[in-house]
Amino acid sequence: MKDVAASAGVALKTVSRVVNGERGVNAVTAERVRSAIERLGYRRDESARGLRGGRTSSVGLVIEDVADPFYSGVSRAVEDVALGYGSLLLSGSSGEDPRRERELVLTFCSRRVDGLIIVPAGADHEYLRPELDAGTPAVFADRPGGLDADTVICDNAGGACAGVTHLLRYGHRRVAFIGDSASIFTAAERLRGYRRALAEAGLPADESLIATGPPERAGAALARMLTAQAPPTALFTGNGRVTLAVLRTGQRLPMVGFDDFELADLLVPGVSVVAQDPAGLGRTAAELLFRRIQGDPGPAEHVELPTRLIPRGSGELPPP
Amino acid sequence: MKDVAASAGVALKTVSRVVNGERGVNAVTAERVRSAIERLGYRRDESARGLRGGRTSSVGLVIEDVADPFYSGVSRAVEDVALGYGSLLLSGSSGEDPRRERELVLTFCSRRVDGLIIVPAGADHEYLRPELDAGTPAVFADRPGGLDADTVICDNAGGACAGVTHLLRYGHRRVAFIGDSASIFTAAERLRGYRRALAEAGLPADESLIATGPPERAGAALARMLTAQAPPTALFTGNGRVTLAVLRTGQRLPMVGFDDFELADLLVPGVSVVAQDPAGLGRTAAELLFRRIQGDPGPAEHVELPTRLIPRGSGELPPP
DNA sequence: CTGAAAGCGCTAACAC
DNA sequence: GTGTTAGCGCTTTCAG
Repeated sequence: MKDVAASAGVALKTVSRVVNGERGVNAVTAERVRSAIERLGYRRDESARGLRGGRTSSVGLVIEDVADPFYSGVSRAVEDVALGYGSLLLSGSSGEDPRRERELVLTFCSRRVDGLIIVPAGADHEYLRPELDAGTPAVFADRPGGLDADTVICDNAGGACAGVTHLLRYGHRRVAFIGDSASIFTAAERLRGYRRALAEAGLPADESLIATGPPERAGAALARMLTAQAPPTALFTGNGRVTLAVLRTGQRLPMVGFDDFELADLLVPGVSVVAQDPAGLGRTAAELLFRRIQGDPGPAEHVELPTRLIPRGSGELPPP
Repeated sequence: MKDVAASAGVALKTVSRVVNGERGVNAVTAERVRSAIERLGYRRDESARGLRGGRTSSVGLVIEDVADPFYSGVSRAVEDVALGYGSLLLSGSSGEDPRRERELVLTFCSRRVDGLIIVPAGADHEYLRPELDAGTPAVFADRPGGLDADTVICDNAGGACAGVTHLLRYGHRRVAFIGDSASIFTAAERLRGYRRALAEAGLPADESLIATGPPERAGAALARMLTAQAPPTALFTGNGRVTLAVLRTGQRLPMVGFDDFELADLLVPGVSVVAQDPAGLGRTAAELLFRRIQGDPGPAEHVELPTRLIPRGSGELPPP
């Protein structure tokens, strides 16, 4: 910038004015500055600007894994919203590891992001207190965090309840539930929805038909249930990875899965699902964040997004 | 930092030393500083540090779309490598728009990233010249850029050739090619591979069996070919989105697709593919970039990654 | 072992 | 319309 000023024969401030499109610069002078900028390949340093101005025009996003289609959908939506607000997105994958989540968030904070969107891997977010107090807003997405901040989650229990009720409507009385580890918020909520559906139908919950744990073990859990003396006639799976694991066993039980996935419609039969809206989740969280960044005070908001049941065949089969 | 120094009764430099783990600080003093840091919730400002130090410990990645599984795989791999080098990843989606690509790259440059990985949407990268000359290394990934910089691409032609040859081996003589718009580098390369396979087998290339264009039109193209007087007996699809579009038509022609995809093994028959390795692409590009960042001079490197044919049933069917 | 001063690139607040 | 000065938070340099 100094070089540009020297080359154009003006003061630094004038270059600054031209770069920022401020008015009050003689057209001829401005042109001289612009040509110097062009000639020298000058580009404004955003970090220096942020240092002075207080705003970095960037937001941080912590998800579980970019390579997971659900989160990459979230990511894309956040990116689009950020773009609209002239902000850059820093993002990172926690891999469901609370330590890594914390590390990422703190890294973003060191970068002085204007705000944070976090899909919590851990339950404790006290480490965020200083930043929140310092005025950096944070939004928890997909799961609630350990702090009373803005939160956007899906109607996990309601969605699961609707999915299971759908199966019951076709005459099933023994519906199994295979879900992710119960320590994960969404998994626990979905299990709660399953129990509610049974209760509403006046059916007892048979614990031998409930399995929770890492998706890789879902296939084995299903096999165990099917060889027991009173096997299930239908299945509800608690997330996309569990659904895939079950499908890979080759067992084709009447079923509804939580989470939609590419090609669900091309399998035979098509896989009925309770679909979430990853883009909607990301967009909602991002819009909320930018409202906060722009100074919206008010108490923490808690948004719950609806799910949608998509019948494709596998969930519309009666018991044998 | 000033506050910490005041609170601990030391000078700024001492705080700086403690924060950076520099040796030569009295243990007692250091402890006093650390407790002040804790008490005040102090966190070093990375942008200020970068301003002074010259390095920002961040790299930029421009892909086409994070929500595309291929690119999210690339993204994840780059993120992991960056993490290993203590660097943060800034990433953005160009949506195949050269203007947007340029804008993203320039934004990253204003952020003074230490290096760039770019999946080129456009063909002209002269706008990068100033940065390259200023010493910011760039690596082109998946497609060559308009500049002689480091490049990591897949063996598109070789992979397509292998896939088509595979079909020919089962007795097909009329193999169709449906691919993405020929203006896209990878699409053109794969078409070249298709032609090479036919040539090597001594077969003429029937232009009525070749269709290129946006994936949404792939289904219609196939329908047209199949109702013509001399329809193809097998099909080679030029990328994952085309493969999906074709599968959705319900037509089940013997086929091999470029790009692997989730559930390809669960369709009936399983879809044979020529698989690329997105993680390998990202990892290779990132490793190369960090070598450059660490000062490796030497001429631009051009790496070509192999593809892998995965037979699953659809490509091992003879003509009717 | 510790500290004071200068300056990274930029802009806000005032001159002129 | 244009220029000067100070300072954002940090590290580097040099002096105690």
